[in-house]
Amino acid sequence: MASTLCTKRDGNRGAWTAEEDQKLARVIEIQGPKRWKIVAAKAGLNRCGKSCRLRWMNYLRPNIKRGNISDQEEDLILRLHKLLGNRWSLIAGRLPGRTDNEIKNYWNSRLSKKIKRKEKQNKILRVQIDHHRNNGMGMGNILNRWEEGTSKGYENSKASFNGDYFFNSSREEGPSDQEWMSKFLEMDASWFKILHDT
DNA sequence: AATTTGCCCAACCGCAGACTC
DNA sequence: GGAGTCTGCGGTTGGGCAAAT
Repeated sequence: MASTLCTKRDGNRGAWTAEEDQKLARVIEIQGPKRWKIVAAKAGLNRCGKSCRLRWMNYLRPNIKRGNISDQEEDLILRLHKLLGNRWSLIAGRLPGRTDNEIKNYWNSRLSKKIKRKEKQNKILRVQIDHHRNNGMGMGNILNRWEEGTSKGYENSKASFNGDYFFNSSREEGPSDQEWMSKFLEMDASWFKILHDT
């Protein structure tokens, strides 16, 4: 299956200018965000359709939020990534105004490092727990609980996860953002608590 | 002051599923 | 039904900038 070519031969590359943005926005206003090859041609831009689509989706689209990802948003990204992995478009779909590209960048530049640090801390903590246990220091139930929680939290959350409900591809047929958020939050917070508390 | 390093983010690339003819 | 095209996705790259040396 051949993909739409979008190569150096297709012309202009690199950062978009304000003038290009205006031209693109004007055409999309008239014919809507579809048939990107035609949009690119009509806008008179030396860009391929794919490039135009990306610019629209990540920058020009109305209601785009840019920068300043809040703590709540970060929490949600962490939770969703734990459940879904690198399915950025699904994650972005549950963060109004955020794009998959922005979330992916945010993850790669900040959160992945944050998680690595947490994992490192957990490793150290685990070694300390083993040490205490082996020396009969009786840290008791608390430590055992912590350990159980760490190892089982994620599996539990997966087991109770209803993918059809949460990620119906049609947003119209799926739950509203508010419903979705409250269901999601009540679903299972255990692994997330572990991530933050340890 | 000049250079290096690291971070952030916009944009590009290749792939694959969906769609059209 | 099959070939060609369009669209959307996730991974990667590279330029700009600020901080560190």
